[in-house]
Amino acid sequence: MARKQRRGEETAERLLDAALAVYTSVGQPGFTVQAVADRSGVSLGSLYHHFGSFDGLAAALYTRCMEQLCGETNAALLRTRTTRTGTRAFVESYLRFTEEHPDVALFIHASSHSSYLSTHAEQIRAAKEPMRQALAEWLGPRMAAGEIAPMPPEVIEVLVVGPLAETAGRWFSEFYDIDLRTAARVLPDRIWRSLRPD
Amino acid sequence: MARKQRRGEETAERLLDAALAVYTSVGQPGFTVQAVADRSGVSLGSLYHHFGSFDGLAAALYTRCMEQLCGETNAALLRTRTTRTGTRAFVESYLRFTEEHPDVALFIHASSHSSYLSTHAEQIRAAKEPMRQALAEWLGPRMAAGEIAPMPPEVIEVLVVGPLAETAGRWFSEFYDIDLRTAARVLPDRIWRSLRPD
DNA sequence: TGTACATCAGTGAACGCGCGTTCACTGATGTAC
DNA sequence: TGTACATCAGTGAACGCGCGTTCACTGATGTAC
Repeated sequence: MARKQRRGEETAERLLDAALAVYTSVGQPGFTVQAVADRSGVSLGSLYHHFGSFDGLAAALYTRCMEQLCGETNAALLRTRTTRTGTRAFVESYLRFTEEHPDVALFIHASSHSSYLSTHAEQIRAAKEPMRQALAEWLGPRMAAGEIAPMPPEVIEVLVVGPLAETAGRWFSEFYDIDLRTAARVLPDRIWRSLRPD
Repeated sequence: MARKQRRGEETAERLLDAALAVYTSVGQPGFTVQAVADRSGVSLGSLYHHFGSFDGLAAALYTRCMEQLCGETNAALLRTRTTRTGTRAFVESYLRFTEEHPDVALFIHASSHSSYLSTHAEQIRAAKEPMRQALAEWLGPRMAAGEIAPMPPEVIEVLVVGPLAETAGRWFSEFYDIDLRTAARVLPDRIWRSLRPD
Protein backbone atom coordinates (compact mmCIF):
# COMPACT_ATOMS: atom_id res chain seq x y z
CA MET A 1 0.00 0.00 0.00
CA ALA A 2 2.53 2.54 -1.14
CA ARG A 3 1.39 6.09 -0.65
CA LYS A 4 3.48 8.53 -2.62
CA GLN A 5 1.34 11.57 -3.13
CA ARG A 6 -0.06 13.97 -0.59
CA ARG A 7 -3.49 13.52 -2.14
CA GLY A 8 -3.34 9.85 -1.27
CA GLU A 9 -2.37 10.55 2.31
CA GLU A 10 -5.39 12.78 2.74
CA THR A 11 -7.75 10.22 1.22
CA ALA A 12 -6.44 7.54 3.56
CA GLU A 13 -7.03 9.81 6.55
CA ARG A 14 -10.53 10.62 5.32
CA LEU A 15 -11.27 6.91 5.15
CA LEU A 16 -9.98 6.27 8.66
CA ASP A 17 -12.02 9.19 10.02
CA ALA A 18 -15.12 7.89 8.26
CA ALA A 19 -14.50 4.36 9.54
CA LEU A 20 -14.32 5.56 13.13
CA ALA A 21 -17.46 7.66 12.63
CA VAL A 22 -19.34 4.70 11.20
CA TYR A 23 -18.25 2.45 14.04
CA THR A 24 -19.27 5.05 16.57
CA SER A 25 -22.71 5.63 15.10
CA VAL A 26 -23.81 2.14 14.09
CA GLY A 27 -21.42 -0.17 15.92
CA GLN A 28 -19.93 -3.49 14.87
CA PRO A 29 -22.92 -4.79 12.83
CA GLY A 30 -23.05 -1.66 10.63
CA PHE A 31 -19.28 -1.47 10.22
CA THR A 32 -18.99 -2.42 6.54
CA VAL A 33 -16.91 -1.34 3.54
CA GLN A 34 -19.92 0.17 1.84
CA ALA A 35 -20.83 2.24 4.87
CA VAL A 36 -17.27 3.54 5.26
CA ALA A 37 -16.92 4.33 1.56
CA ASP A 38 -20.29 6.11 1.48
CA ARG A 39 -19.54 8.15 4.58
CA SER A 40 -16.11 9.19 3.39
CA GLY A 41 -17.23 10.11 -0.10
CA VAL A 42 -14.35 8.01 -1.41
CA SER A 43 -14.93 5.21 -3.90
CA LEU A 44 -14.64 1.55 -3.04
CA GLY A 45 -11.80 1.12 -5.51
CA SER A 46 -9.84 3.88 -3.87
CA LEU A 47 -10.37 2.34 -0.46
CA TYR A 48 -8.92 -0.92 -1.76
CA HIS A 49 -6.10 0.92 -3.46
CA HIS A 50 -4.98 2.30 -0.12
CA PHE A 51 -5.72 -0.47 2.33
CA GLY A 52 -5.85 -3.65 0.27
CA SER A 53 -8.76 -5.05 2.23
CA PHE A 54 -11.37 -4.01 4.74
CA ASP A 55 -9.45 -5.79 7.46
CA GLY A 56 -6.43 -3.74 6.39
CA LEU A 57 -8.36 -0.53 6.92
CA ALA A 58 -9.60 -1.69 10.32
CA ALA A 59 -6.07 -2.66 11.36
CA ALA A 60 -4.77 0.76 10.30
CA LEU A 61 -7.53 2.45 12.29
CA TYR A 62 -6.74 0.30 15.31
CA THR A 63 -3.08 1.27 15.05
CA ARG A 64 -3.92 4.96 14.82
CA CYS A 65 -6.24 4.77 17.83
CA MET A 66 -3.71 2.82 19.86
CA GLU A 67 -1.01 5.39 19.08
CA GLN A 68 -3.25 8.20 20.24
CA LEU A 69 -4.00 6.55 23.57
CA CYS A 70 -0.43 5.47 24.25
CA GLY A 71 0.82 8.89 23.17
CA GLU A 72 -1.25 10.45 25.93
CA THR A 73 -0.35 8.00 28.66
CA ASN A 74 3.35 7.98 27.84
CA ALA A 75 3.45 11.77 27.76
CA ALA A 76 1.82 11.79 31.18
CA LEU A 77 4.51 9.47 32.51
CA LEU A 78 7.28 11.71 31.28
CA ARG A 79 5.80 14.86 32.77
CA THR A 80 6.37 13.54 36.27
CA ARG A 81 9.39 12.83 38.45
CA THR A 82 8.60 10.14 40.99
CA THR A 83 7.38 6.62 40.42
CA ARG A 84 4.31 7.32 42.47
CA THR A 85 3.27 10.47 40.63
CA GLY A 86 4.09 8.82 37.30
CA THR A 87 1.79 5.91 38.03
CA ARG A 88 -0.96 8.25 39.14
CA ALA A 89 -0.54 10.42 36.06
CA PHE A 90 -0.72 7.34 33.83
CA VAL A 91 -3.98 6.27 35.43
CA GLU A 92 -5.51 9.72 35.25
CA SER A 93 -4.54 10.31 31.65
CA TYR A 94 -5.95 6.95 30.58
CA LEU A 95 -9.31 7.74 32.11
CA ARG A 96 -9.28 11.33 30.84
CA PHE A 97 -8.55 10.07 27.34
CA THR A 98 -11.45 7.63 27.58
CA GLU A 99 -13.80 10.43 28.54
CA GLU A 100 -12.50 12.89 25.95
CA HIS A 101 -12.25 10.44 23.06
CA PRO A 102 -14.86 7.79 23.75
CA ASP A 103 -15.02 6.86 20.07
CA VAL A 104 -11.30 6.10 19.93
CA ALA A 105 -11.31 4.27 23.26
CA LEU A 106 -14.34 2.20 22.27
CA PHE A 107 -12.79 1.13 18.99
CA ILE A 108 -9.65 0.00 20.81
CA HIS A 109 -11.61 -2.01 23.34
CA ALA A 110 -14.02 -3.54 20.84
CA SER A 111 -11.14 -4.58 18.58
CA SER A 112 -9.56 -6.86 21.13
CA HIS A 113 -10.97 -10.06 19.64
CA SER A 114 -11.45 -8.95 16.04
CA SER A 115 -10.15 -10.82 13.05
CA TYR A 116 -8.05 -7.93 11.75
CA LEU A 117 -5.77 -8.10 14.75
CA SER A 118 -4.55 -11.54 13.74
CA THR A 119 -4.65 -11.05 9.98
CA HIS A 120 -2.41 -7.99 10.37
CA ALA A 121 -0.55 -9.14 13.46
CA GLU A 122 2.92 -8.18 12.25
CA GLN A 123 1.93 -4.64 11.29
CA ILE A 124 0.27 -4.13 14.65
CA ARG A 125 3.10 -5.65 16.60
CA ALA A 126 5.50 -3.29 14.81
CA ALA A 127 3.35 -0.29 15.68
CA LYS A 128 3.15 -1.33 19.32
CA GLU A 129 6.88 -1.89 19.66
CA PRO A 130 7.93 1.77 20.23
CA MET A 131 5.18 2.25 22.82
CA ARG A 132 6.20 -0.92 24.66
CA GLN A 133 9.81 0.29 24.45
CA ALA A 134 9.00 3.70 25.94
CA LEU A 135 7.16 2.07 28.81
CA ALA A 136 10.01 -0.35 29.44
CA GLU A 137 12.52 2.51 29.57
CA TRP A 138 10.48 4.30 32.19
CA LEU A 139 9.84 1.18 34.24
CA GLY A 140 13.23 -0.55 34.12
CA PRO A 141 15.35 1.80 36.27
CA ARG A 142 12.54 2.28 38.75
CA MET A 143 12.14 -1.44 39.24
CA ALA A 144 15.90 -1.78 39.60
CA ALA A 145 15.90 0.98 42.22
CA GLY A 146 13.27 -0.89 44.22
CA GLU A 147 10.66 1.83 43.80
CA ILE A 148 8.13 -0.80 42.79
CA ALA A 149 7.58 -4.08 44.62
CA PRO A 150 9.52 -6.91 42.98
CA MET A 151 7.42 -8.74 40.39
CA PRO A 152 7.54 -9.46 36.66
CA PRO A 153 6.91 -6.42 34.42
CA GLU A 154 3.94 -8.17 32.72
CA VAL A 155 2.24 -8.41 36.08
CA ILE A 156 2.88 -4.75 36.79
CA GLU A 157 1.29 -3.83 33.47
CA VAL A 158 -1.72 -5.97 34.22
CA LEU A 159 -2.17 -4.39 37.64
CA VAL A 160 -2.21 -0.92 36.12
CA VAL A 161 -3.96 -1.44 32.81
CA GLY A 162 -6.39 -4.07 34.10
CA PRO A 163 -8.53 -1.84 36.30
CA LEU A 164 -8.40 0.92 33.66
CA ALA A 165 -9.49 -1.28 30.79
CA GLU A 166 -12.18 -2.86 32.94
CA THR A 167 -13.44 0.56 34.00
CA ALA A 168 -13.60 1.75 30.41
CA GLY A 169 -15.20 -1.50 29.27
CA ARG A 170 -17.91 -1.24 31.90
CA TRP A 171 -18.46 2.43 31.15
CA PHE A 172 -19.18 1.47 27.53
CA SER A 173 -21.30 -1.52 28.52
CA GLU A 174 -25.03 -1.39 29.13
CA PHE A 175 -24.71 -3.97 31.91
CA TYR A 176 -22.77 -1.84 34.35
CA ASP A 177 -23.02 1.61 35.77
CA ILE A 178 -19.67 3.13 36.60
CA ASP A 179 -18.69 6.78 36.78
CA LEU A 180 -15.39 7.77 35.19
CA ARG A 181 -14.88 10.73 37.51
CA THR A 182 -15.33 8.55 40.58
CA ALA A 183 -12.89 6.05 39.14
CA ALA A 184 -10.40 8.84 38.38
CA ARG A 185 -10.66 10.00 42.00
CA VAL A 186 -10.16 6.60 43.61
CA LEU A 187 -8.09 4.46 41.25
CA PRO A 188 -4.79 6.39 41.09
CA ASP A 189 -4.16 5.85 44.78
CA ARG A 190 -5.49 2.29 44.87
CA ILE A 191 -3.49 1.15 41.87
CA TRP A 192 -0.36 2.71 43.28
CA ARG A 193 -0.91 0.78 46.51
CA SER A 194 -0.92 -2.45 44.52
CA LEU A 195 2.53 -1.62 43.13
CA ARG A 196 4.46 0.10 45.87
CA PRO A 197 7.01 -1.73 47.96
CA ASP A 198 6.34 -2.13 51.70
CA MET B 1 -38.29 -20.89 23.43
CA ALA B 2 -40.36 -23.16 25.63
CA ARG B 3 -38.69 -26.49 26.31
CA LYS B 4 -41.10 -29.05 27.65
CA GLN B 5 -39.58 -32.41 26.90
CA ARG B 6 -36.36 -33.93 28.19
CA ARG B 7 -35.40 -34.72 24.61
CA GLY B 8 -35.49 -31.02 23.81
CA GLU B 9 -33.30 -30.18 26.78
CA GLU B 10 -30.65 -32.60 25.60
CA THR B 11 -30.71 -31.26 22.07
CA ALA B 12 -30.26 -27.72 23.32
CA GLU B 13 -27.27 -28.79 25.40
CA ARG B 14 -25.79 -30.63 22.44
CA LEU B 15 -26.07 -27.44 20.40
CA LEU B 16 -24.41 -25.33 23.07
CA ASP B 17 -21.58 -27.84 23.42
CA ALA B 18 -21.10 -27.86 19.66
CA ALA B 19 -21.17 -24.06 19.52
CA LEU B 20 -18.39 -23.79 22.09
CA ALA B 21 -16.37 -26.45 20.28
CA VAL B 22 -16.75 -24.61 16.98
CA TYR B 23 -15.73 -21.31 18.53
CA THR B 24 -12.73 -22.93 20.16
CA SER B 25 -11.50 -24.61 17.00
CA VAL B 26 -12.15 -21.99 14.32
CA GLY B 27 -12.75 -18.77 16.24
CA GLN B 28 -15.09 -15.90 15.53
CA PRO B 29 -14.90 -15.99 11.70
CA GLY B 30 -15.91 -19.67 11.53
CA PHE B 31 -18.59 -19.35 14.18
CA THR B 32 -21.67 -19.81 11.98
CA VAL B 33 -25.07 -21.54 12.25
CA GLN B 34 -24.12 -24.09 9.63
CA ALA B 35 -20.91 -25.00 11.43
CA VAL B 36 -22.69 -25.40 14.75
CA ALA B 37 -25.52 -27.43 13.25
CA ASP B 38 -23.09 -29.68 11.37
CA ARG B 39 -20.92 -30.27 14.41
CA SER B 40 -23.86 -31.02 16.68
CA GLY B 41 -25.58 -33.34 14.22
CA VAL B 42 -28.77 -31.40 14.88
CA SER B 43 -30.75 -29.90 12.02
CA LEU B 44 -30.93 -26.19 11.35
CA GLY B 45 -34.66 -26.19 11.90
CA SER B 46 -34.25 -27.76 15.31
CA LEU B 47 -31.62 -25.17 16.24
CA TYR B 48 -34.09 -22.42 15.38
CA HIS B 49 -36.86 -24.21 17.20
CA HIS B 50 -34.86 -24.03 20.42
CA PHE B 51 -33.03 -20.73 20.19
CA GLY B 52 -35.05 -18.61 17.77
CA SER B 53 -31.93 -17.16 16.17
CA PHE B 54 -28.21 -17.66 16.03
CA ASP B 55 -27.76 -14.66 18.32
CA GLY B 56 -30.14 -16.39 20.71
CA LEU B 57 -27.95 -19.47 20.79
CA ALA B 58 -24.83 -17.38 21.32
CA ALA B 59 -26.49 -15.48 24.16
CA ALA B 60 -27.52 -18.76 25.80
CA LEU B 61 -23.97 -20.05 25.50
CA TYR B 62 -22.60 -16.84 26.97
CA THR B 63 -25.00 -17.15 29.90
CA ARG B 64 -23.99 -20.75 30.52
CA CYS B 65 -20.28 -19.89 30.41
CA MET B 66 -20.74 -16.92 32.71
CA GLU B 67 -22.63 -19.05 35.23
CA GLN B 68 -19.82 -21.58 35.24
CA LEU B 69 -17.15 -18.98 35.93
CA CYS B 70 -19.15 -17.10 38.57
CA GLY B 71 -20.15 -20.37 40.15
CA GLU B 72 -16.48 -21.14 40.74
CA THR B 73 -15.47 -17.74 42.02
CA ASN B 74 -18.47 -17.38 44.30
CA ALA B 75 -17.93 -20.84 45.73
CA ALA B 76 -14.32 -19.88 46.43
CA LEU B 77 -15.47 -16.78 48.31
CA LEU B 78 -17.80 -18.79 50.53
CA ARG B 79 -15.17 -21.38 51.42
CA THR B 80 -13.16 -18.76 53.31
CA ARG B 81 -13.62 -16.78 56.50
CA THR B 82 -11.71 -13.51 56.34
CA THR B 83 -11.98 -10.72 53.80
CA ARG B 84 -8.34 -11.15 52.90
CA THR B 85 -8.49 -14.89 52.29
CA GLY B 86 -11.78 -14.50 50.44
CA THR B 87 -10.27 -11.98 48.05
CA ARG B 88 -7.25 -14.18 47.50
CA ALA B 89 -9.43 -17.22 46.89
CA PHE B 90 -11.51 -15.28 44.37
CA VAL B 91 -8.41 -14.29 42.44
CA GLU B 92 -6.93 -17.77 42.51
CA SER B 93 -10.14 -19.48 41.44
CA TYR B 94 -10.61 -17.06 38.53
CA LEU B 95 -7.16 -17.82 37.19
CA ARG B 96 -7.50 -21.53 37.84
CA PHE B 97 -10.79 -21.58 35.98
CA THR B 98 -9.16 -19.79 33.04
CA GLU B 99 -6.44 -22.40 32.87
CA GLU B 100 -8.77 -25.36 33.31
CA HIS B 101 -11.51 -24.17 30.99
CA PRO B 102 -9.78 -21.95 28.43
CA ASP B 103 -12.58 -22.51 25.91
CA VAL B 104 -15.22 -21.20 28.32
CA ALA B 105 -13.07 -18.31 29.48
CA LEU B 106 -12.20 -17.32 25.92
CA PHE B 107 -15.82 -17.30 24.84
CA ILE B 108 -16.70 -15.03 27.75
CA HIS B 109 -13.91 -12.61 26.96
CA ALA B 110 -14.48 -12.58 23.22
CA SER B 111 -18.20 -11.96 23.70
CA SER B 112 -17.75 -8.65 25.47
CA HIS B 113 -18.51 -6.54 22.40
CA SER B 114 -20.69 -8.95 20.46
CA SER B 115 -24.08 -8.14 19.05
CA TYR B 116 -25.88 -10.89 20.96
CA LEU B 117 -25.14 -9.23 24.26
CA SER B 118 -27.30 -6.26 23.34
CA THR B 119 -29.95 -8.10 21.34
CA HIS B 120 -30.55 -10.35 24.36
CA ALA B 121 -29.66 -7.84 27.03
CA GLU B 122 -32.62 -8.53 29.28
CA GLN B 123 -32.09 -12.28 29.33
CA ILE B 124 -28.41 -11.82 30.17
CA ARG B 125 -29.06 -9.21 32.79
CA ALA B 126 -31.52 -11.58 34.45
CA ALA B 127 -28.96 -14.37 34.45
CA LYS B 128 -26.31 -12.11 35.94
CA GLU B 129 -28.54 -10.81 38.70
CA PRO B 130 -28.19 -13.73 41.15
CA MET B 131 -24.40 -13.70 40.74
CA ARG B 132 -24.24 -9.97 41.35
CA GLN B 133 -26.51 -10.49 44.35
CA ALA B 134 -24.29 -13.19 45.85
CA LEU B 135 -21.25 -10.96 45.48
CA ALA B 136 -23.04 -8.01 47.04
CA GLU B 137 -24.06 -10.10 50.04
CA TRP B 138 -20.49 -11.13 50.66
CA LEU B 139 -19.11 -7.64 50.16
CA GLY B 140 -21.70 -5.53 51.98
CA PRO B 141 -21.06 -6.49 55.62
CA ARG B 142 -17.29 -6.48 55.11
CA MET B 143 -17.35 -2.98 53.69
CA ALA B 144 -19.58 -1.87 56.55
CA ALA B 145 -17.15 -3.42 59.04
CA GLY B 146 -14.29 -1.44 57.50
CA GLU B 147 -12.43 -4.53 56.35
CA ILE B 148 -12.01 -2.97 52.92
CA ALA B 149 -10.88 0.59 52.29
CA PRO B 150 -13.86 2.90 51.78
CA MET B 151 -14.74 3.23 48.09
CA PRO B 152 -17.73 2.52 45.84
CA PRO B 153 -18.42 -1.19 45.25
CA GLU B 154 -18.09 -0.76 41.45
CA VAL B 155 -14.53 0.40 41.97
CA ILE B 156 -13.76 -2.56 44.21
CA GLU B 157 -15.03 -4.89 41.52
CA VAL B 158 -12.93 -3.21 38.91
CA LEU B 159 -9.79 -3.44 41.07
CA VAL B 160 -10.29 -7.18 41.48
CA VAL B 161 -11.72 -8.24 38.14
CA GLY B 162 -9.65 -5.79 36.07
CA PRO B 163 -6.24 -7.39 36.53
CA LEU B 164 -7.79 -10.86 36.20
CA ALA B 165 -9.62 -10.13 32.98
CA GLU B 166 -6.55 -8.37 31.58
CA THR B 167 -4.35 -11.31 32.50
CA ALA B 168 -6.71 -13.76 30.84
CA GLY B 169 -7.10 -11.50 27.81
CA ARG B 170 -3.34 -11.25 27.35
CA TRP B 171 -2.90 -14.95 27.89
CA PHE B 172 -5.30 -15.55 24.99
CA SER B 173 -3.73 -12.84 22.84
CA GLU B 174 -0.85 -13.39 20.46
CA PHE B 175 0.56 -9.96 21.30
CA TYR B 176 1.50 -10.64 24.89
CA ASP B 177 3.33 -13.31 26.76
CA ILE B 178 2.05 -13.80 30.28
CA ASP B 179 2.19 -16.88 32.44
CA LEU B 180 -0.95 -17.80 34.39
CA ARG B 181 0.97 -19.52 37.17
CA THR B 182 3.15 -16.49 37.72
CA ALA B 183 0.06 -14.31 37.81
CA ALA B 184 -1.61 -16.67 40.28
CA ARG B 185 1.43 -16.43 42.52
CA VAL B 186 1.72 -12.65 42.54
CA LEU B 187 -1.75 -11.22 41.96
CA PRO B 188 -3.65 -12.44 45.03
CA ASP B 189 -1.42 -10.49 47.36
CA ARG B 190 -1.12 -7.43 45.10
CA ILE B 191 -4.84 -7.15 44.48
CA TRP B 192 -5.54 -7.52 48.18
CA ARG B 193 -3.12 -4.64 48.84
CA SER B 194 -5.17 -2.44 46.53
CA LEU B 195 -8.29 -3.09 48.62
CA ARG B 196 -7.19 -3.32 52.23
CA PRO B 197 -7.60 -0.41 54.62
CA ASP B 198 -4.45 1.21 56.06
C1' DT C 1 -55.47 -49.73 30.26
C1' DG C 2 -56.10 -48.15 25.69
C1' DT C 3 -56.86 -44.71 22.33
C1' DA C 4 -57.24 -39.90 20.25
C1' DC C 5 -55.36 -35.72 19.93
C1' DA C 6 -52.70 -31.58 20.85
C1' DT C 7 -48.29 -30.02 21.24
C1' DC C 8 -43.41 -30.34 21.17
C1' DA C 9 -39.25 -31.70 18.65
C1' DG C 10 -36.86 -32.34 14.57
C1' DT C 11 -35.90 -32.20 9.32
C1' DG C 12 -33.40 -30.13 5.31
C1' DA C 13 -33.92 -27.97 0.89
C1' DA C 14 -34.45 -23.46 -0.58
C1' DC C 15 -34.13 -18.42 -0.43
C1' DG C 16 -32.61 -13.78 -0.57
C1' DC C 17 -29.82 -10.36 1.09
C1' DG C 18 -25.66 -8.02 1.88
C1' DC C 19 -21.18 -8.56 2.35
C1' DG C 20 -16.08 -8.02 0.73
C1' DT C 21 -13.77 -7.89 -3.42
C1' DT C 22 -12.48 -7.23 -8.39
C1' DC C 23 -11.34 -4.98 -12.65
C1' DA C 24 -11.09 -2.30 -16.75
C1' DC C 25 -10.87 2.12 -16.94
C1' DT C 26 -10.05 7.53 -16.52
C1' DG C 27 -7.77 11.34 -14.37
C1' DA C 28 -3.92 13.60 -11.58
C1' DT C 29 0.76 14.08 -10.23
C1' DG C 30 5.52 14.10 -10.41
C1' DT C 31 9.85 13.62 -13.00
C1' DA C 32 13.46 13.18 -16.62
C1' DC C 33 15.53 15.37 -20.49
C1' DT D 1 10.76 26.06 -19.51
C1' DG D 2 8.08 22.74 -21.90
C1' DT D 3 6.72 18.22 -23.07
C1' DA D 4 6.31 13.00 -22.75
C1' DC D 5 5.67 9.36 -19.98
C1' DA D 6 5.45 6.40 -15.97
C1' DT D 7 3.22 5.85 -11.88
C1' DC D 8 -0.06 6.92 -8.38
C1' DA D 9 -4.85 7.88 -7.21
C1' DG D 10 -9.53 7.35 -7.94
C1' DT D 11 -14.03 5.40 -10.11
C1' DG D 12 -18.25 2.44 -9.73
C1' DA D 13 -20.78 -1.26 -11.79
C1' DA D 14 -20.71 -6.01 -11.32
C1' DC D 15 -19.92 -10.50 -9.10
C1' DG D 16 -20.14 -14.52 -6.34
C1' DC D 17 -20.13 -16.49 -2.05
C1' DG D 18 -21.83 -17.61 2.34
C1' DC D 19 -24.47 -16.15 5.77
C1' DG D 20 -28.87 -16.31 8.81
C1' DT D 21 -33.40 -17.56 8.25
C1' DT D 22 -37.82 -19.76 6.66
C1' DC D 23 -41.32 -23.20 5.99
C1' DA D 24 -44.09 -27.11 4.88
C1' DC D 25 -43.66 -31.17 6.61
C1' DT D 26 -42.93 -35.76 9.50
C1' DG D 27 -42.17 -38.03 13.81
C1' DA D 28 -42.17 -38.34 19.06
C1' DT D 29 -44.13 -37.38 23.45
C1' DG D 30 -47.33 -36.56 26.89
C1' DT D 31 -52.11 -36.23 28.49
C1' DA D 32 -57.21 -36.46 28.96
C1' DC D 33 -61.09 -39.44 29.13
